[in-house]
Amino acid sequence: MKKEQIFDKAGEFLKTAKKPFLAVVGPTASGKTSASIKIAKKFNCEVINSDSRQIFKHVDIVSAKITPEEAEGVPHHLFSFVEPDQVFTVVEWREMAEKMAEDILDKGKIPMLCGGTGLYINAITKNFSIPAVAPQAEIREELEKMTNQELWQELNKKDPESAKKIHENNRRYLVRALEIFETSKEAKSAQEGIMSPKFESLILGVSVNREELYERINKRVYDMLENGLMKEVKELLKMGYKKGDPGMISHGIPEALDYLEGIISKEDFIAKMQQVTRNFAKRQLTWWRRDERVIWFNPATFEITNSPEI
RNA sequence: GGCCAGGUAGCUCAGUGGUAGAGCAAUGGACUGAAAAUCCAUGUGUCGGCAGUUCAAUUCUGCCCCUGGCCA
Repeated sequence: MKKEQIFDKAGEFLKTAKKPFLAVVGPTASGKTSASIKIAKKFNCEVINSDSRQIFKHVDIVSAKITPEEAEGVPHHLFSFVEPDQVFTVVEWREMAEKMAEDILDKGKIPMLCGGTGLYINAITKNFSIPAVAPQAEIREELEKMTNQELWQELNKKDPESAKKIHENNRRYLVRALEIFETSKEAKSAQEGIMSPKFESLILGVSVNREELYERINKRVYDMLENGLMKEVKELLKMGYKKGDPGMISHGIPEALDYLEGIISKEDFIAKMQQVTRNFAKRQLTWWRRDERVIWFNPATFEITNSPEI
């Protein structure tokens, strides 16, 4: 008997879902993009970017953005619209993505999220209620002066429930929780929750073989170099963007900058870029593995695999 | 060939007369306005080989092998 295919599953879902959208998830370099195009063409979808790096202008090669040829005419949205030195957050992304999804549905087409940022996808599919406190540079700057221990103790005084969940060394999480409390005078934990989703989503996960994935990542770095990665990084510098800017932390850029400054050799730069990308792919696998909503499929055969790894 | 410095976890290296550790990697995990971010957990490996000294050697001694440097 022929194994069930992801297309059957998606078709069935789309027949009954109210305000449906599809999401294609999986680790970087897993073949998400090409799989998404095949599915998009089959179900008349338009793609909404859910990758936190591909939103940036001028960061094309390093962030592995889809090219017009690869898109094969499928419309793509929310790419390349943020300046690389601008801070852009989940909340803003979700607002735009929801609006875009509505527009696509209005046209009688199906919205499809594609991109590797798990937080973004969960924010929309689970419809998180996110504490309404925007990031505040001044507060963060003040908090940054404190030691890990001081931060944790401060949080434990004000929002013990959050403190319990955040490790003392995780300064970033501690700072955010404190920022929320300072601004809203209410605990972070008290303001979080899940609302009823605005859309019905079907999450499709690209299954991978770990060894092959790592090889693909290693190879993709060389491809990027051939396609002008260094030129792109130099252009970004010429435009005035700096190390540490939000758009400048895409894997490969910090390493390329170190190489350009002579801090590391070219070999080390390449090896390091491959490594951070592999580390990231592993974190992505961890993120999605536990999510029971995901329907995993083999991107070569489109058969359902029931597992993130083949 | 001679002299010197080394050979310890996948890699780079620390260390001790009572059979070993750190960083990185790797693996697992967390994740609600920075998320390609941030953070947590997990370290048995003939301590190059053989022999000797010793109650005890990875640690001391001798020989051998290998690597690097200098001298011929």
